[in-house]
Amino acid sequence: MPEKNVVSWTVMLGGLVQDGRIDEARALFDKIPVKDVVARTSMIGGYCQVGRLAEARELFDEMPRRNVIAWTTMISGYVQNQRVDVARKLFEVMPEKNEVSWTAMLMGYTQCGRIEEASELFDAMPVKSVVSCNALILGFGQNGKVAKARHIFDQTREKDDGTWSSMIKVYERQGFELEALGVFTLMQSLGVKPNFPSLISVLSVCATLAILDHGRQVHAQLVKSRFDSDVYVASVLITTYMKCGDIVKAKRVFDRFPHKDIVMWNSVITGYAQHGLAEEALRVFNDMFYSGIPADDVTFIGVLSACSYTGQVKEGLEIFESMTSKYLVEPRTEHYACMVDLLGRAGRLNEAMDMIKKMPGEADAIIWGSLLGACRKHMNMDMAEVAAKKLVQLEPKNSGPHILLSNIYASKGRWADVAELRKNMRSRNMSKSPGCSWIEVEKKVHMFTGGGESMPHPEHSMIMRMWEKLSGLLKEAGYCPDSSFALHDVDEEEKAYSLGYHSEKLAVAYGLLKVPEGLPIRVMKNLRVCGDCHSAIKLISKVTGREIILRDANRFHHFKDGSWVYFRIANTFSLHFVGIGNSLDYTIEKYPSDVPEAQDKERFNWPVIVPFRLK
DNA sequence: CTAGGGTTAG
Repeated sequence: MPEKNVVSWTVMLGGLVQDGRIDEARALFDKIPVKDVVARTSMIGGYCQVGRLAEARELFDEMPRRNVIAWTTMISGYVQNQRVDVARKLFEVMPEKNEVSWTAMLMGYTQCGRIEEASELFDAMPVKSVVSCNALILGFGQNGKVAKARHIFDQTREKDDGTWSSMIKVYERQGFELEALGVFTLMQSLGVKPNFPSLISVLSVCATLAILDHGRQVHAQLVKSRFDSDVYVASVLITTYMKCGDIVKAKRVFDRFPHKDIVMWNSVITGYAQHGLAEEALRVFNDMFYSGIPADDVTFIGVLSACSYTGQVKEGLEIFESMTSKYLVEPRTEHYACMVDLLGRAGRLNEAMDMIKKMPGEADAIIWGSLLGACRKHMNMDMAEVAAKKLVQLEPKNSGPHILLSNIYASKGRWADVAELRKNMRSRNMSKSPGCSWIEVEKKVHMFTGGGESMPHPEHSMIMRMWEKLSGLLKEAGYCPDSSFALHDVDEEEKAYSLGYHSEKLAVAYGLLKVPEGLPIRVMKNLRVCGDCHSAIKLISKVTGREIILRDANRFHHFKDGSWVYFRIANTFSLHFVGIGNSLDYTIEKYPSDVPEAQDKERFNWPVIVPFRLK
């Protein structure tokens, strides 16, 4: 039997490291008679992976000889454990750097949100590899700088599949679904085969757009090609089905998957939460506990928001408390946001305010926005004023809070304040994105805007007759339009039209005309549904006996039960899955080719709202 | 045989 050489030792070492059996790896490492650079580097990498940086560094310092890879491994180890500044110190003193070292350092900055430094580092790179470009694209994207990411993408001459999937992902993550599909299409028209990450992103787009049928087809193809046994794919599939309203299928994908990871559990819990199914969410949360997978911060966002939606204050408070005591998860801003929402919705406004005061760190716009919503619901003008002022400060470009604050002042007769605020708004040239709703009928997407006079739907008069009929029925059922504007975020444009013409009502009326009896009417809205429409639609589902599912910018509203959809529309996207052999055709009407930076943060901000147009 | 890109989130 020939004596083992250092290479075969190292192969075994690598196996142990990959499985995370770090102490066994070290025992083996100590047995190697002559350790070379590779063996030592492998051991260092192993320690870094499990966060044992001190031991890694000790080995690194003891090395008789170090090559670039050893240096880069150590730097990357610091980066992966959020020790960017330590990494930078090493980076500065390393004798020789290659593209990988630069990229590792670059990612260190992007991952902790220090995008400016990442950008500087990128500019300083002598050779900009494709991977470094890809990393920067993702970095800009993660930090909300979509236009900058696109710029790097355009500048990258030799794009590889990672470049494409990075750009697609950025668009997808930042709410530019159509742009994501556009890049995906462009990629394939240039003959680039979609890789795994890009397929995942596109599937996510299907989820966000709630293109149920298309999502299903992608799923079918994934099953056929046995991609569906992948954990990553499984999570996205669950999310897709959830967002498309097919809760049963989502659960089935979950149940059939043998080795569930944390993200899969979270996907199901979050999905139930988005549907307001707190009981189911809590049951899965419980199952998760007994399965031995420890809950993480994302889990709690799901569980807490589920409690909030159903008003389960007691359960919510208990779970929030258990986060630190039982699960050892430190609550973050997001969790405080859930709690403020939970307490606020239940009318416990003072406790919500206390929560804001006692949280570590500053409350963000989401928190103040949810407190403001609660104040509107429970008619607390004084606290509403405090929240609205904070919001105006935090989001000077958003007109919503300005309008609300102005309404609050008006209701108190403080006209000087109103005038001041209006002047302020005019000088900043603020505009609000108009509301619009979609409904899919016979594979076409029909879009409605609030005051669609300029380009009416071809069946406009029929829709109007339907609406009048509905109005009559509603009146008989005791419905009275809610026109208390004082605490409502009323869009200037929409205010000009009567409440009867809110886009979601038109879409629902159209659905009643077109969707066959027995099938749910699925409507999608780009903004949040207003209180009046909410109660009107609830009543409509009652008097007509139809199931209506409204998905707004925030969540699903099941009237009876179910879920759903929209779509937007003038290019035809052909999603052809090369190698999988399937082609999906989307018809999408009008979307802008360029994305201005200012819109980066708005999730459902459709740059141009086009009234329905017949092709 | 060692270093750089994939899943969930109010």
